[in-house]
Amino acid sequence: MTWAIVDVANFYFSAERLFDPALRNVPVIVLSNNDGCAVSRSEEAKALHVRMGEPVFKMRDMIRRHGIQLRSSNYELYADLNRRFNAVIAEHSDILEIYSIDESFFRLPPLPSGLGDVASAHRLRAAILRSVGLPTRIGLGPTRTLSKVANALAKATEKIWGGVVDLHDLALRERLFREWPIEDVWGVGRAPAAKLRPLGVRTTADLAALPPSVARDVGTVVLERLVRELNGTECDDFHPEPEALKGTAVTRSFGAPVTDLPSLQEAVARHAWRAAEKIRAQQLVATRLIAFAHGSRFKANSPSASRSVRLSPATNDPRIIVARATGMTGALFEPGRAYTKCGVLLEELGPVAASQGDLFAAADPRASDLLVAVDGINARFGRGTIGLAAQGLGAREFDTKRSQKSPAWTTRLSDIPVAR
DNA sequence: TCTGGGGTCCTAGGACCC
DNA sequence: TCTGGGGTCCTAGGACCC
Repeated sequence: MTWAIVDVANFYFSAERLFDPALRNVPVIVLSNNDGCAVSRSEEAKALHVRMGEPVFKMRDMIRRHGIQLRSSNYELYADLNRRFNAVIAEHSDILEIYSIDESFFRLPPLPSGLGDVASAHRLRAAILRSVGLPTRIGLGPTRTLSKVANALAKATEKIWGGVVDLHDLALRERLFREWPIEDVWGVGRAPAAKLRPLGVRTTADLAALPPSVARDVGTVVLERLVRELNGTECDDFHPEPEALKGTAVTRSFGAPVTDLPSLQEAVARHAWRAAEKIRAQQLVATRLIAFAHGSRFKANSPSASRSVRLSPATNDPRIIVARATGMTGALFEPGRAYTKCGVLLEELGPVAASQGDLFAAADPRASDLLVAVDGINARFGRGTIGLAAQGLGAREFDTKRSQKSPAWTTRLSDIPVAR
């Protein structure tokens, strides 16, 4: 089996640069939600040692000194480009699994021309660059984990090998693994790394040489599988069809701290509405609802509280979900404290078709018609056209900041670029 | 002053059962 | 003084990913 994974280089930045020539060859940082941290950087920004996840307020000086360009995240644009590059991969593969916003696993079918996997991978990179405009790297290997490591190696060796690495060859694997630290292996985070180091396991070669039972004792079954996969034994398969969603969350940091209950409830109501909308789009109902609010996690004695409730019968009706969520917010709120973030989680999701009704109360047959109409209106005229009074109206001070957002170049008629 | 959001999976430990 | 054995299920919390 040949596993392949392609990832887009500096995806958010590359997407921003695509329609904005001013971002070429200059340092650029794309910011997280609420314009908080660096989440994507141009090569020029990396050269200035802008670190991933670094908060903007700590870089103000550097940003001014080097004239670093800033952009807010533009998820509409990234989602559309994701759709486009996956369409190109689909033309070059027989199985495709979208793994994240900027990565997809796929399988390369044999080419009639007799070209090898590596040559096919180079062709795919060229095709994505030509038709979508995004630079990519591709990793190949006999297991999912090995292709992922190959992809990381392709990134590190791009100047030498041109952005494609194939780890099928055992000798090559042994050579490269001796130089590759375990922290850079997919699935090895800080905790397992800290436990492995005292055992003398520092490189990927050391990790691969670990008996699987030891890996399990040191970590969990996850680490054991990882070790087996590093040695070429598949422990996971393709998931071409997305699995059903198990839970969903809508959470946001505030643009400005919230100290009063009505504002907090309004924010929670907006998130609850959106969460219900998300599960309706997938024909799901929720059995568990959680609402939370907390203050800055960088300050001592910040407030932090959550409440959860069982929804019976399971539902996706925003009238129920918003009412319960705002009710719980009233219960968790502490007067006189500053909240910086709140959110709503819907869990234990199941298909509408299989959900059980209430034994003692007949469901209102008009409810589903109402929600179909509401979703139709919002789909046609834009999210938030119609909602509940509890959500409040218009923009608020606590809304998430997105001060440097680029236009919806590819998904809104009024924003389409004009060529002269 | 200012620090993202949304997922999945696993384990430990408690509650409960016979 | 001395108090069994073997399960399942649920939840909270932690770890990982992008």
